[in-house]
Amino acid sequence: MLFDIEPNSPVPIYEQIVAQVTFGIASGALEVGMLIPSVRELAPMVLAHPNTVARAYQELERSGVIATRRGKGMEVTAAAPQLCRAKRQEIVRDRIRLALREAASSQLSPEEIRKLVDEELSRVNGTNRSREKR
Amino acid sequence: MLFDIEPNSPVPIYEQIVAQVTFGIASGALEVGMLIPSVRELAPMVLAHPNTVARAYQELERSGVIATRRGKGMEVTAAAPQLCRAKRQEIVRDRIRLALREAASSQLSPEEIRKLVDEELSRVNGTNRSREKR
Amino acid sequence: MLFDIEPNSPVPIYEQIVAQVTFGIASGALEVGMLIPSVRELAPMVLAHPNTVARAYQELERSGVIATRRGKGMEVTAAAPQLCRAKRQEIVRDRIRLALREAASSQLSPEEIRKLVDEELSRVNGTNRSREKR
Amino acid sequence: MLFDIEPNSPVPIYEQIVAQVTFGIASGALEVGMLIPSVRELAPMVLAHPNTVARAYQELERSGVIATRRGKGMEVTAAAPQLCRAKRQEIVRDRIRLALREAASSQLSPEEIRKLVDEELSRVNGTNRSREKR
DNA sequence: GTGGTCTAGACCACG
DNA sequence: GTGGTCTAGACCACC
Repeated sequence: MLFDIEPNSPVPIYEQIVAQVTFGIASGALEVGMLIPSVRELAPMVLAHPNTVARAYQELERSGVIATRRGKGMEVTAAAPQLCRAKRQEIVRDRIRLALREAASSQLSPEEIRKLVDEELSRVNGTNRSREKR
Repeated sequence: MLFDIEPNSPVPIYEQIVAQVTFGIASGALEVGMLIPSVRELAPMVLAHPNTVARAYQELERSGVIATRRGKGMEVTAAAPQLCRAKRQEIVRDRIRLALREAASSQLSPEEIRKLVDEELSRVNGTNRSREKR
Repeated sequence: MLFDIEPNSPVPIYEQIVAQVTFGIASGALEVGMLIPSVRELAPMVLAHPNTVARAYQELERSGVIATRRGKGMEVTAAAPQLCRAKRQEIVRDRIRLALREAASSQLSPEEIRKLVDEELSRVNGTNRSREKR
Repeated sequence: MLFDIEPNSPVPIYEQIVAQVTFGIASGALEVGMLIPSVRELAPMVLAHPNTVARAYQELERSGVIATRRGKGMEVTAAAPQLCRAKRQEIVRDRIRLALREAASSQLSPEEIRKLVDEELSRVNGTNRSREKR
């Protein structure tokens, strides 16, 4: 399970962590009952402070997606996959919508926007493909 | 000239104002030599404090896009259109790229992402079209 | 009588005008009983707004250096030369003191400061000489 | 590291803070990688509001002299010493030049100006010496 | 009327 | 604890 964090995004890091865990559960990379990486394990992986990770986990726990197993760690709940699949769609769609609303407000023509979108879309797909090869 | 500000975006309001003015100059809605709305005029239009607007203007001045006419207001510089057209492309592209990178990291399939993008794209275009009809 | 105004100085323009008139009286360029340039005459000479000039004159009148001759203009008072010679010394000395205090706080060595001062001193003298030749 | 701020100067306090930090880096009092005083620490030291200090730091960050260490403070960048040594010279020279230009425009003779300068120069040097003795 | 500066204090994100 | 953002409102310089 990779965590793709964008430090220069205006989106707070703890929210990005929440999103990444949500994506992991939605995609099945993190399965029900599985222990997710501990705060101390994840912090260096995402180049963040342990407190920042802890805050993300706290939020995930509050929304019922993970639960504390005392002395063991945090575990993916049974209800998580369903919650996370819906949430994933919502997060991705919202972010895309905001970006496109801004693009529309820039007075670039629909054609230019479409061109930009296509360029970036093939770029991320390209990136994914090359990653899959490794 | 409309100012499209998203108060719930993680992007700071003053940066959104910077972007909107940049878009206005890039699109020609704000012309060289023209006085842009005063701090006190714009603040209620974007539902922000005059100081927040002033900070945005300060940043635009620093980048050479507008210049202070003492006692009169802020004027669009001759160099602004060129600077702003480049900057517009950069802002829009960056925002789209971030949204699509996140989408890619969500493990949604390229097809699903494309579908979401198309839905949102037609939605903003639709919004524009309906605006134009009014 | 020349008016040497520095628009990029942090010193307000109206204070610079006050200083320049003071200097003119101290040096004898503006004599007792002489009418000084009207607000409307001076404004374009110093590239300032008439109100700014008016404010400077108001301040000079308050300090007894010039007086209104109704229907004629502003006149240099009998008491002015003495007042202005003292004031000139004070203005010049204060400005030099502030600049040198800042230089001292920069941790440049006294030798370096002395060198900077000498360079600038010969520059302004050189400037004056070339002006005198015209 | 002392911060020498002149509240009655026409130079804005935040610019004076920028200058003082620049001087500190140029002189080596603030070293690369070192955390500079926090906004909340410096504010009472210079008798200014934390926001005024923050504005100065923001400007220093913009010019690449300091960088934010999230949650820790502001750090002197590797590029800073070179930038600041050049900037220091420029700041000091500009301020001296403006003071001497004004002196020249006062019609005081070069000899009188030189005398004033020497008096003030020995005064600040004297101040420094007496400080060093303490 | 304009923008520029400063003080003041709130809240947030992050460590 | 740190800096970043925002609101709020004062005063100033200039037009």
